[in-house]
Amino acid sequence: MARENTCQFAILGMLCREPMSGYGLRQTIERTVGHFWQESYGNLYPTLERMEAEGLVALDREEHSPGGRVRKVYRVTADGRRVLSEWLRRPVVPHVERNELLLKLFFGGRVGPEDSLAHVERSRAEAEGLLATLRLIDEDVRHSREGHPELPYWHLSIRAGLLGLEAHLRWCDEAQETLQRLAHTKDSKKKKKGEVG
Amino acid sequence: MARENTCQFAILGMLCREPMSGYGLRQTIERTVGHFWQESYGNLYPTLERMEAEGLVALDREEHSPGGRVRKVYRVTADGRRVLSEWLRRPVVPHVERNELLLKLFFGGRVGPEDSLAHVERSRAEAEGLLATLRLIDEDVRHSREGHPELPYWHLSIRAGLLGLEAHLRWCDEAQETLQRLAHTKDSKKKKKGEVG
DNA sequence: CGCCTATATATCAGTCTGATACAAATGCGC
DNA sequence: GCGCATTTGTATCAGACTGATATATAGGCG
Repeated sequence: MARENTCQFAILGMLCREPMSGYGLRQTIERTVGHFWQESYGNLYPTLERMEAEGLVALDREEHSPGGRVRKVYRVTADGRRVLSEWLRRPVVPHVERNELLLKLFFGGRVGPEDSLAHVERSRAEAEGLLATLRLIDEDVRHSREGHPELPYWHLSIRAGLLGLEAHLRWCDEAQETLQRLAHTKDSKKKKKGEVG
Repeated sequence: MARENTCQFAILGMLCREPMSGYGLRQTIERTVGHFWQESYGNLYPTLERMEAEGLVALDREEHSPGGRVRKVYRVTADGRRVLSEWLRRPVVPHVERNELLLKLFFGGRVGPEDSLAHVERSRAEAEGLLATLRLIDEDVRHSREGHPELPYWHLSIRAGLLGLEAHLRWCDEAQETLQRLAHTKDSKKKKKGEVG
């Protein structure tokens, strides 16, 4: 077997909160765990179909509008809850995540420090944006869900995001310094060459 | 178009250092950028075949041993170098990386703090192992490749790994504390219930 | 001589993304 | 009340990528 379909567990977890459509699942996942987990429709719809066939979820209700449009709302079954609990207890299989930024920097010597510097600067801007968003979410969840028994669990993922982004920004500082020094050295060489030649 | 084949750029970058076989590419990628980039054979071999057809790489030499065994050594072409440079200058497309640990913690309320605590402890042990390895690699590269013009670029990715892992360990501290408090609260409740009921 | 490990190529089922297509409901300005 | 943009909603596809598996030789060691 290759890796297991993880989408199904995200679905089960979200359906345990309340019944939803495929579209609603995508929305909820984006809004709650979007900073570390996302699902595409091309993954959700086929997975929901398979899960229904396997009895992990069931059609809660199917709404037909006059025009013939369908809206399928799913709920989790007892089997689904069991499968979710089993997965939640199973150890996480570690795997190396691909980092395109670092790969481009690793080969950075082939194009010069200015290009690498631009990559780092864009990454820094992106991280700063995410950090601001996450801080807002943090505040929001803290107040709107005050006293909710699952709040400490939700807060863990936000803290992971905050600490990770802060570390990334510190790395950006270092990297920018290194690359600026490289760019400067290169310029000096050019100048010297020009003066002597 | 879906996402572009990134494997080809890793291949091009590595072949710029020296001609290699598919097997050698896998080895080199693992040893040099393995902490943030990996390639599987199922990805490498078909990609190499396509790249040869497109003229990005060429067969440097093909070694036939008496038994009929083949060893295909590829080198990068001028076209390949151009394609690599273009990619290196193109901005990185940001994307959310899936984090299975955080997803399990997010739904942690469904199974109790002990299970979540076990996940964090395993993750911490893994991170400590990686950190130790990365520190060794750091030392090794620093000495064995002293003065190499591309050393600063290589060092950037190692620093990213070190800072990221250190941040992760700090998060583990926080998370363990939170979860231990939750487990303790639950125990107190149980005790009280037992005493009263 | 057998056994293990490293070298080496190749294929496949299944996961997942990003794009695209289609269509109805809803809100909004004018 | 009309046109238009956005939101809600389901569905499919090519292509990327993983992890497993199959196959086979070379070299080292006891």
